[in-house]
Amino acid sequence: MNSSLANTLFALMQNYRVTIREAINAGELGLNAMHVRCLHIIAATTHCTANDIVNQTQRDKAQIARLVKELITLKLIGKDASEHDKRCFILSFTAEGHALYDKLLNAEQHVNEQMCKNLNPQQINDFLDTAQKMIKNMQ
Amino acid sequence: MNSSLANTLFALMQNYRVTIREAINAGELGLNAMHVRCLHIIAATTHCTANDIVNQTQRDKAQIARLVKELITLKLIGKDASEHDKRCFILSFTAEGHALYDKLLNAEQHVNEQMCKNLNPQQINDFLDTAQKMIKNMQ
DNA sequence: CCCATTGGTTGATAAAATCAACTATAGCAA
DNA sequence: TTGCTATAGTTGATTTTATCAACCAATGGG
Repeated sequence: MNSSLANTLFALMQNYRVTIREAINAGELGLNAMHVRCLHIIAATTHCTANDIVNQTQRDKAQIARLVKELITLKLIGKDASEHDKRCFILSFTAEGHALYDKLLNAEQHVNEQMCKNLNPQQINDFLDTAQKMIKNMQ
Repeated sequence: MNSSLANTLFALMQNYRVTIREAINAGELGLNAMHVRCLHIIAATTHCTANDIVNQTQRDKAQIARLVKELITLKLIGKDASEHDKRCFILSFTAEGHALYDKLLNAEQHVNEQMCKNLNPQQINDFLDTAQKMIKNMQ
């Protein structure tokens, strides 16, 4: 069936979204999947700026600006003017942000384990590898 | 990195969404990804009802009702009262619907080919297989 | 110094998803 | 039969997400 790839992608994404939302939203504040992505990027990027998030997520910068604003309102992150470039603000975790991020990693790992149970590392790697190739193919 | 699975899923989905939208929206009417899913389900399901679409997509029935309404407005499908159950309407393609669906399959195949170029059938099967297992794991 | 570019913010709007209430039919059971 | 509950579908209201366009301030090259 021609559409099984599309269907599978949709179903997987839909399930993942719901599961991660339950795992995270459950206890914590009103964070959605995009907030979570932002937090990951901030955690992984040294001197992270809003623009870094835009580039890594490929989303509209307006959307990112608003997500960042929300994260600041939630006191999970803060922004400080960059010394080198006054247009930039460097985003970083607050203490609360760090604490929440740890919980987040935990919840995520839980979901990952659930999602990958009965799959071996080889299968997971192959999966990621193929997905990456598909992504490249579409760019 | 813990989040690479999540990131990959997001990126893949995002790319797919954009690519398929371009491939389809380009020439045709204003169909989005969910319209397309509906058409697929209608095509694949004998005596398809709105409820079949709800079950297969796991979306809110209100959303499906509106998508179906739009497809009817576009004269791509029609609905006829079921003889067995007066609550149900059976959805089916109009002539135009059939014609468009053929074009759609074509466009999709194009996207699929693009997405799967430099992947062999084995890899694609493995990918689908793993994705299906992940979906099951999350239900 | 000028100007095109870049990082970021905001308002407006579109598109997608969700919730709740409601109608009409179905089907079971007392 | 009547009464009750469940199912299929529709609609209105609202929320969430995403996108577009205009804008400001700072940058950096010519």
